[in-house]
Amino acid sequence: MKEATLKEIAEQLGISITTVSKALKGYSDVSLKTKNAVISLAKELNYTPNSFAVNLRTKESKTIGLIVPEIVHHFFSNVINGIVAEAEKNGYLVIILQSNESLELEKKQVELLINKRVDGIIMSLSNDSNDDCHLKEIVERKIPFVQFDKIAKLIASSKVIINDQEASSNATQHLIDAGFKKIAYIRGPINPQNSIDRFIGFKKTIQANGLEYNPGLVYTCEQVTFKEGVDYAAAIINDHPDVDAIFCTTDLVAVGVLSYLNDHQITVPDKIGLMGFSNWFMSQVLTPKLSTVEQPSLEMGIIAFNLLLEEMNCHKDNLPFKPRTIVLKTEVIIRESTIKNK
Amino acid sequence: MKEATLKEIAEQLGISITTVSKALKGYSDVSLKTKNAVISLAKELNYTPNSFAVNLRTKESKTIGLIVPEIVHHFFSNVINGIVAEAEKNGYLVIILQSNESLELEKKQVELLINKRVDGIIMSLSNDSNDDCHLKEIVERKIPFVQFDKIAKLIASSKVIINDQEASSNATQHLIDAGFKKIAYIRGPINPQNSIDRFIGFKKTIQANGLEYNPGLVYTCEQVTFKEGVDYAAAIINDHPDVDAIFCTTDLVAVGVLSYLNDHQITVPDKIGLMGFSNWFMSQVLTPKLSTVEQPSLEMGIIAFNLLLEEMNCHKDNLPFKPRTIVLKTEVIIRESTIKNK
DNA sequence: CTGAAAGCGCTTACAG
DNA sequence: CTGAAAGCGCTTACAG
Repeated sequence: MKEATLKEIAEQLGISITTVSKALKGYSDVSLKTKNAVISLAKELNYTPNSFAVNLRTKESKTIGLIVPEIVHHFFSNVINGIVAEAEKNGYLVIILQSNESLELEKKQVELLINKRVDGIIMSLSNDSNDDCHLKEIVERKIPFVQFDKIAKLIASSKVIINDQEASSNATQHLIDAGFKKIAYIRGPINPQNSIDRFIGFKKTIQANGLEYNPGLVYTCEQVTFKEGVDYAAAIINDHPDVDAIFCTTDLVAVGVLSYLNDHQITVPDKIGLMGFSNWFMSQVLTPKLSTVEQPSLEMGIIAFNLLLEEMNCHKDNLPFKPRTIVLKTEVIIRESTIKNK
Repeated sequence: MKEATLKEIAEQLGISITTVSKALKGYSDVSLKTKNAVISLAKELNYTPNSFAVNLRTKESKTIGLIVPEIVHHFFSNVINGIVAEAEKNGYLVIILQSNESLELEKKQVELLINKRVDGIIMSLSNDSNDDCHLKEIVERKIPFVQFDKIAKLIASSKVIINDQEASSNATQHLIDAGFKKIAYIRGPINPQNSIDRFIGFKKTIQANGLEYNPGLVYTCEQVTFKEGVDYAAAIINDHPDVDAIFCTTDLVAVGVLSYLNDHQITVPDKIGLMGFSNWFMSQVLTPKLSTVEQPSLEMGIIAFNLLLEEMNCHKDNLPFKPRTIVLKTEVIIRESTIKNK
């Protein structure tokens, strides 16, 4: 079956391509008779406009690019879900790329998306990203651009984030209020802004409560994996037998810690309290159930797309657009792992 | 910054567009001198070919479409990961759509992808899909097409699946060998082929072992959610207090069951054995650890893309392509939830 | 080794 | 109300 074109319809109907195009696009200056004839033949021939030609003419592809560090990840997969659904509602398709937490891949992927001429880009930086010339290029090329979660502060784009410092501080305060005194912290990697902020929130709150801040109780993840949680739990138990709680930069790591503690009959929370961050689905089904911080993810995706949409619309009409930063609410979720039984 | 074009380069160098194009594409019939001049000016102007124009000329977009029922899903997110990574390696980008287990949405999305003129489509059907005219349309339009996991058997496309019947049978046999006698089964929805096959594997194996097959012990999920697991666990405990094991069509449901049993102090596996399917990440960190069936997901994505690639290459060269079905290996993973302590 | 020309399939400003 | 024409930016068969 050959693809129908405007030309074919025009020839069969003995009218011009122009008129066919107008009829199909609902222009008012076409007689009803012509219009109906065109529409019915188009349907019969199973006509669908050639999007390649439309893209070339209109200079837009109704496609956006999305780069995330990881796809198999409770938080990111929810954001993806939000973006993809919201985009579809608004007539946009989404190309997904995974940077695998590698700056090098991330840069290549930005190039790919620029070359693809997507109408806009949404991204969350890899843990590796300590350089932003690829982000600057997006901005310089005036491609609509939204960052979320792991962002480069200094890049002039819209952003959707949470207040990581405050969220982490609230969680730490909860631990202290629950009676924990010697709290170890497993932090995220050195680069990401949110990992830095969560650490600051922890440290400040420890100090604000008059507890001793001991850098030796801070462990730094490089990969932010389950396994690192397991390994650091072993290290903490070994190095600091008197630690009475562990706060992790994200649930996946906390789950690793819990797994180690459970396997070694170290009771949570009575011997050691445990706090995660991000409220991954599995947190609520562990034994004991994991206290954590709820971080909106689906919502973050929806908002990120809508910010991008605004900017794409301005871009199309050559209107100026002022990037905005939206900070979403978080909430400490108190479950069994931080409430002592005795 | 205006986008550079071939025309611009040609004008600045005082040569023809044709030659510029050839130089940039490494054709051999261009003098080295011209070639170098073109390449260096192209670099200087930050030239990247306009993909819209290239698409229109070459009639391919180096983009494929992927439709999955759910993105936030351990199995599917792993498949997505495999497809996206493998596609990128081979110079293809992936547009992702989520059918939300709705046939109606799925049909719309197939239309979207066809109109977008993607070079190929990979999909796993929604639970709702009991109609395949949209799939037939893909085949009729000769768009390269691969189905995975939840497939329409009768559609002539390549497929990547597991042997669900056998896998389910092996898991059931393990339960029986482990000493469980009255086994309830929480099955998947009516439509999906894999949900039917898993059920058949269960039923056949119960009968083959001389146990009584009792349809009253079979519960059918509609949504395949955590909550259904919780609710059916309650129903089973209430309706059949003598059930000594529960086998679930997928881990998420088993986790719901476990959550209910744990909350009600019903010991797993001593009072009730529990078996999942699919080996979601969290299965290994639950208490007790969940026995399940390992189902390759990343690998499934990689293979699905490569099948599609083969077909796309044949399609481009107008060669015939014969769809293939690839069946991947599964393995019963025995953990704590099916090994009695006494 | 180089280039003029056709054409991919559409949209739109303009003329009648 | 209709249509001829230009043009989006590229690729490629063909001529020289």
